[in-house]
Amino acid sequence: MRTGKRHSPRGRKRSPGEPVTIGEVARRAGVSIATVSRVLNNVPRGVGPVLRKRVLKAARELDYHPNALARSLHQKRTHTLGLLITDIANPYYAGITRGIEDVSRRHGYALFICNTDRDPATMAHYIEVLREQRVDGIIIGGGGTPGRRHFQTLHDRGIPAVLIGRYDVPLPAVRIDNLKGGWEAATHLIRLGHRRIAILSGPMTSTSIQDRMRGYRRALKEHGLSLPKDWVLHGDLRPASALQLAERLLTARRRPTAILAANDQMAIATIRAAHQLGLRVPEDLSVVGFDNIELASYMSPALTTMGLPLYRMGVAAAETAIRLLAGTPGNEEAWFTPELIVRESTGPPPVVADRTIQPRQGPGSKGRDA
Amino acid sequence: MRTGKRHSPRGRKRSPGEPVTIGEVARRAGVSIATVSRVLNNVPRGVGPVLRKRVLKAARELDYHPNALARSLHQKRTHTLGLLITDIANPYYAGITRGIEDVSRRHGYALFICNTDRDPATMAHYIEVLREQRVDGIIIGGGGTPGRRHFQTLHDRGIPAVLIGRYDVPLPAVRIDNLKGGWEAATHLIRLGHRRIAILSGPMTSTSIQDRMRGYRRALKEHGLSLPKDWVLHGDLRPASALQLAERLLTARRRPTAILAANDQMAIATIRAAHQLGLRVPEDLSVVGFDNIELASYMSPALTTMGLPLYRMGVAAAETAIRLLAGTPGNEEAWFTPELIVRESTGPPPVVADRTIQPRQGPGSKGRDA
DNA sequence: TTGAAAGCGGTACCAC
DNA sequence: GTGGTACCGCTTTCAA
Repeated sequence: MRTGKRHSPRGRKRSPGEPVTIGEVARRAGVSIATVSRVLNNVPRGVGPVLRKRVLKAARELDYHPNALARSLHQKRTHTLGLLITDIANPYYAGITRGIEDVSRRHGYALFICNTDRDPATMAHYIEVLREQRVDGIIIGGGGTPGRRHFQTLHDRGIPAVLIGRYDVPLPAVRIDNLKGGWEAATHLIRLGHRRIAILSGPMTSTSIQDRMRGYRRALKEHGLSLPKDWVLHGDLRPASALQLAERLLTARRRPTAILAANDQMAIATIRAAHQLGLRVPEDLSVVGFDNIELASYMSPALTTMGLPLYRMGVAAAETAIRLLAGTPGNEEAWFTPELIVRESTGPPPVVADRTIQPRQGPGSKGRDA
Repeated sequence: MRTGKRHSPRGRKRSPGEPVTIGEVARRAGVSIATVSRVLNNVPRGVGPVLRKRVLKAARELDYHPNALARSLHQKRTHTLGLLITDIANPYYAGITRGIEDVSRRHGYALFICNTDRDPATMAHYIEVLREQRVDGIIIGGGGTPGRRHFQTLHDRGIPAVLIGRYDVPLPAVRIDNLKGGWEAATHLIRLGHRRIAILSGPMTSTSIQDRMRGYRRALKEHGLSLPKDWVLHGDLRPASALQLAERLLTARRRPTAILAANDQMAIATIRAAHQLGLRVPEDLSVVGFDNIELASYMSPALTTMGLPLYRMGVAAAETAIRLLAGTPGNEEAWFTPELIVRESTGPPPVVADRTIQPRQGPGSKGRDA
């Protein structure tokens, strides 16, 4: 069987829009394609200095950018990592992403960030896309479960993937001791003297939220405090939902003196709700958040919160992923423990019994009798 | 010249880690590769119903995911957009990114987000990466100029690229009337009666910041207000820098009664600085921000700011990019005008003359004599 | 309707 | 040290 004569396969003319190919560089430098490849990839013991220089010159002149697709196709590696985040507006991911990014770059990986907006369908979509793009590894930054099947496949197929926070799928994970975090947050309030503590929680589909809840509950129970059903409300971790929920909590007949929020964004909105109702924080109401996002310390009052080393968590996730890729065995589970950061949004409960607050009142009625 | 006999080129056995290829699907379905391709791509007038079914079944059973690299290599299109953002922690980009993402997905494009952290070198790096990955288009979300050369190349090479906000490179752009925005922000303060207005600005390398500055200055000038040199300070748009700068402003001998911040994050930090010094906002100090980030309305006091339709800006950017790709001629310049959103951080200036504030004092000395 | 095979732009093995 | 070329996985003519 004969291959038909090829008509100048590599070096044919380029219509202006088309990217330059290695063949054109070769032709311009008057060397073979193989030589160009060797020069550009710095193959050890490669090419003589004369040709090398010619190649470099030609590449520069043509502004040659190698086609990563072609290279990856052959090498079966893309030097690319995919990162799935649930909500790009949540500063939680900003810190994590920075950590991942720094490590990735240092190891020569590009990072493909995908924002799923907490929509399982979108998440499923992006997992497919990432697989088809043949990213070398996938980091799953958070919640949203698109039919566990998608994760299962990653696992079965041996596609390196690491989770952050969640651990509801059998994949390597960066773990957060949310149980302890929740416990500490609640205990902090209890120690301050609070006995009427409500919870502004998040979606219970998230293992992180589940654990925080369990931590809260455990602490409450340890001190014999009850938790009425209507003092547990679930938002979506974004501030808008918390504003409404907090208002409901604060205008109820029996009003809590403290609120545990599932994250900082919700805590901030809770404080806003309190202010709108004429309640002062922390004098009338204590609030503690979770995550310690950047803006937490710039609020007034500055937010008391359970701090998470977001950047370092990102670093750990990326390192785990890269270790997985390299096949280097190592600890597949990094643990991080939230740390209580006491600022200004918590204090002792008000001494005087409360009075019911009317929704949306001005600062005139502070809800205190004295 | 003879090509050596190929040894079962397509359907050879797969080591478990390797992704399934089209050849394996073909073999399992007992059809040719071409047929599989046709079925999977829904080629009109393609394949008979019997084979079609067989192919689909085989693909499903093998959990086949086509190799996007191979496809793109052939098609010379990746159906992928690249997005460069300057600071993933800046909520400004959250809104924009959502808009871009929604439009992209709707048009079948995957989005490759890259965070440059305002580092020109990183930006340059990512532009290269994006080019090598052969993304179909690039959206440049903000500042940072890695030697204009990189942009120039995009332009010269005809690589579809669109800018958001900035316009210092000859590329299609989503434009923001920052000049007018700055003017309105300043005018708002002037109308309230302020005559001592300071500016907490950002990096002057950004055209957006430049224009906002010009707008401020113009308004001040129109009302015959002077702007002492030491009342113009430059931060990096992140809150940490603003905290320091604001403190310097507020502890100077002659203290402004209002501050124009270059963005909301800096405005928030400015308010924090004021509170730390025992100044009340807006009674002692008015602050106006820029961007209207999500949390702006949850602050206490809620932030008065120049609102930008971030989501719609993202939509416009993505649509422009996609239009460019399709070759559909259309308006290459969408304009957006910031809109004054008056909330609680601005009010009339204090009536009584100020007294110098000592740095870091408690709330005891309010800086008012009466 | 179906299959064979020529590339897409690289890499890396094999000769010389 | 240098060049020739098979091959990566897919799409898309071209023939049958």
